Amino acid sequence: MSIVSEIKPLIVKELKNLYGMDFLEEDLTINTTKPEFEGDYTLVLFSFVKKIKKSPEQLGIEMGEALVKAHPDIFTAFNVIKGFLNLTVSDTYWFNFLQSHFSDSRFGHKPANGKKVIVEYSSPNTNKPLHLGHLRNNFLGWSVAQILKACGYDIIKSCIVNDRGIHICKSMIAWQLFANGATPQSTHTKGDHFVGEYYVKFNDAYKKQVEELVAGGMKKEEAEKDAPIMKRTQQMLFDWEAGKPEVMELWKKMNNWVYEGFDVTYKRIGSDFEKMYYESETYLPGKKFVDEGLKQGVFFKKEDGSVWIDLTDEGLDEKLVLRKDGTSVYITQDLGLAQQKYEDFNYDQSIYVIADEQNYHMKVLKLILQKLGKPYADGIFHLIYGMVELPSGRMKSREGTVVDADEMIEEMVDVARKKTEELGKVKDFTESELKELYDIIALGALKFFLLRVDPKKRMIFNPEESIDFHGFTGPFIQYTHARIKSILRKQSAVGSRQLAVNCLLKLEKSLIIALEQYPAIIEQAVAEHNPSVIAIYIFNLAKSFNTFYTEHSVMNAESEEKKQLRLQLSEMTAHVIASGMGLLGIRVPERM
RNA sequence: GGCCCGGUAGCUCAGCUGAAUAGAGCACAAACCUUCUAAGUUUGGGGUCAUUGGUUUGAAUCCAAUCCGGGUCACCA
Repeated sequence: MSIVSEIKPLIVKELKNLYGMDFLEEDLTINTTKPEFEGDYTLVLFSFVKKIKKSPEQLGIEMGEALVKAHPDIFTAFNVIKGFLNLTVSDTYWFNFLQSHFSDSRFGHKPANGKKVIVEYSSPNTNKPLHLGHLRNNFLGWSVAQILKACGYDIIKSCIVNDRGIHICKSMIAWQLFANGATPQSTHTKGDHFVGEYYVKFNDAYKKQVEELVAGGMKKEEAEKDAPIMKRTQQMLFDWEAGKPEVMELWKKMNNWVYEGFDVTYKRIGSDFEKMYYESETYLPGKKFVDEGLKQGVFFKKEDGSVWIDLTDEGLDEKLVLRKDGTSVYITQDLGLAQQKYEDFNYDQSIYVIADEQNYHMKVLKLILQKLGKPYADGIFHLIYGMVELPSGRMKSREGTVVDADEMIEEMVDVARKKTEELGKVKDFTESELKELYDIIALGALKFFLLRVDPKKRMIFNPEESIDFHGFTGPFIQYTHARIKSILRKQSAVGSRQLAVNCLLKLEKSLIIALEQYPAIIEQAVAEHNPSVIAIYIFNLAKSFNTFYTEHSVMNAESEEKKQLRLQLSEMTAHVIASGMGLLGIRVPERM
């Protein structure tokens, strides 16, 4: 139990004792005391003033005296400034806390709670390689899954691969037209990049044809439909749906190239999935919903045979769920997939990591399932994240103006190597140890960069400014961890006996206070589905340790007792850093 | 146009379930390595919290309106 949740009932009880009034724990505002004031935690008094009819000062003094008297094991002192009651928590309390947790590498984790959550993330298209936006999605999804796991949830990570459709056919047509039988092997190109090149080639050719038609006097809209390459693509989609063997063969061949490429990238960034869904297998079953919805009267059929749902009561529009030709649309597929997932896993909650451009779509999806009375509908949660943009605007695969994921990672590895070589601290590392270290640092920097901001906010990435290794960054925290490990290596075992140290120094105490908050931070991150909460916390913890580190020596402490205390502090800080970074999918090195 | 999201230091962002003088990082200026890793630490300048009004003992935070930016409202996915 955290100190704050331990203190709250005590305060409620004292308020009752002193004034005979009942307050709820939720009504209490308790913050860490600002550094410029004396104390550890602060109770804000204003909210009681009205009911109790005493001045904040008097109220604070009475409460302070009562709390210190009733709980001398927790509170040792207090002061009241304006409407704030600053409470000093006893050093003994902090010693006991440190004592019982410093060696626990799973501090802050919770036991299994029996709830099952499926987290869908990544969800790539098989016509182009992953870019920076996909990385944000992948890191977010993986991290949220990991954070939920730490809180005791049973997690299934899933991925829906958009492996069919007109966009896939575009790459296929372009390959037929321009490749002359070239393959990833023959061109020594990573499979996903290879296919992505043809997607760009398609769009170049298409654009050119449209321009020519427009120059010949055709209207733009018409030209876009009439361009020969587009007509061929539509024919191919039709052939694909009919299962034409040579089209299916090409489709499989090119998708496999892409999967080979994706596998390499996923492995590199640490994305993994318990369950893969493929749109080519799930795009049809959604149609069952249409009959069901019609029978229930949730859907209605228009004269042309198309099927709709009326959401005007909810402030939305009418939404199409089945085309007049009987083929399914995007939302139909998603209805089918939601059902499929529930049948497969019987989940309590289903999280979708999808960019904010699909907010409306996800709202509609959930609403339809609710109207259909599906038991799993309320458990659907859209984890919204903002798009990653360039200073010049949105990234567009079609136009090739994207920051490629693989290239980005390679650049970060390069920077990591250069910086490491400049500093020359790991000259005794083997080649493979160095390679691993560069990977740890490069991906640490990249993941931290993308996870440290609130997922909901869109972010602008400037490729000209490479990601920093100083300040609020992954490497800064990794470095702090390596420093601590360097100290701990000098000591065979950290003693765990009760220490007779009589007082905590300011920097020691603020470190302990920070460590104590870790479990509450994880809870907050879960509640908000927000890894940036962890990133910010771990950064502040690392900063706090660094300040402590420069001010006080561990190995040459004033006394043996102090040395042991600081070793425990160091060990616990290392554990929390490693644990918190682990929740972000970031590894921490022993040395760097 | 309807709906949704955002606007905080030169830049990137915290703070947004109201609470003490609005915080970090980067950049800029300076100081600190015979002492546990200087990828570090310390100090400094830098703000009309988009604007206006309202609620409140108290507003960056809540409410309303306005301005600016983005998304979405497809028989695309």
